[in-house]
Amino acid sequence: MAGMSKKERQAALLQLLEDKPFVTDEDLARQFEVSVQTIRLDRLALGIPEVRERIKAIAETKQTELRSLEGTEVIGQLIELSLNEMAISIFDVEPEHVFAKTKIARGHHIFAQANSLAVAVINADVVLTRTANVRFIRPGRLGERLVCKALVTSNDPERSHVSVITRSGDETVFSGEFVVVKMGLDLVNGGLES
Amino acid sequence: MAGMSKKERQAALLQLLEDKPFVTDEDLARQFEVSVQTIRLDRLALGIPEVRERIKAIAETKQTELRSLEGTEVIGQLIELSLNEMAISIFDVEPEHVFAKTKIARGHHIFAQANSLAVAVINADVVLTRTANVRFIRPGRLGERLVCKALVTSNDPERSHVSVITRSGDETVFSGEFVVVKMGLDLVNGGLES
DNA sequence: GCGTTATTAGTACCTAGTCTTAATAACAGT
DNA sequence: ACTGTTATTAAGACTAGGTACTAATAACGC
Repeated sequence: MAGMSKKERQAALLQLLEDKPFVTDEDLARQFEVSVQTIRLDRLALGIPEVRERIKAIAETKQTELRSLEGTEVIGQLIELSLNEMAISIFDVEPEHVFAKTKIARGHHIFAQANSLAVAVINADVVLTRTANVRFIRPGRLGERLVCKALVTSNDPERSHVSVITRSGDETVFSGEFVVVKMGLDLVNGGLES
Repeated sequence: MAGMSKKERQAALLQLLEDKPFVTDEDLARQFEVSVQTIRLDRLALGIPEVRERIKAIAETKQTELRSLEGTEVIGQLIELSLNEMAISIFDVEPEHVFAKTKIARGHHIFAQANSLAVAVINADVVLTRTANVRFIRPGRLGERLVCKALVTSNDPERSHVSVITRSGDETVFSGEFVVVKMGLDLVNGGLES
């Protein structure tokens, strides 16, 4: 690690901390074979906070991510909703959604956007997916903004049919037909498991 | 917050730190109207580490979660794999997978287990889901261990059909038919977007 | 050789603790 | 009322991993 210019070192520092944010200045100083103070000047110049702040930031995003990716009712951002009629959501394909090799979005994320929208568009206490008939028409790619539209095609008191299409620009990425069922909260915990 | 016995305070402390792990001893002392030292004795007695350790622990689990939930090829744990023939994975339904109201697993998690297994069982560089025909037979519930079996029913050089069934104990939770396509890495970035 | 930039060193201070010892305070038992 | 036990508070010395600032060198360009 010796024999690096300031620029090289700072570039390497940025990259290293990107995926190893837990190392202290002392560790870094040893790795780059410079003094602790030099590392601190580098961090100052690059606007990189101290270890404990870096760790805290990660822990904080985890908290919000758990509530926004797993915890919310809709995967993606809900843009329009007219209950029992139609709904639109957008979903930005980010690095964590794609295969590393191909930068193609894993199918279940695209399904998740469509499925959660099909469930959200129906107005009832508890809505569950019964069947889904889906087609991945062309891959979703890293960086794309996927726009998902759900249209309710039939709606009786027990079940609804929802037609979903996901597009990137004017190209269709995904289409699906969902059948969802509605239940009262009372029914949910009764009957099926004895 | 005043007028609490030691036991009450310690119980409240455990609960409070459960969902607010970021508060310092000083904050806690103010909230419970006791001295900082008392809080420290409490933490010592309860085996609760200091703030910075708590934060670090959260940040660390986030790192591994990103790699195990989003980053791996299979959602759930792969327990058997015979390429182009069959595969089995298990998936434990945990609090983050269910609707808060009903404790029923969100459909897309069950789909994700099945979809990723259908893709993993096929032996090719790049495998993408083309169509899926799925049925959510009964809800998956918090705490259940879902066992997913994928069977390859046909397998030509371009596409494969995979039949997937997910069970909890001896009850069928989900079934699906997946058509997946195989591609060379060269084909992936050519043709479709121009 | 001189000026500029880069690096190193040292000091005082901060937060959020640790660990230890010691002094009170509160309560019960007899 | 006195004693013993438990609970609480306080004080002191030390730690990690820093910030902010000042000052002294070292290295490089020309």
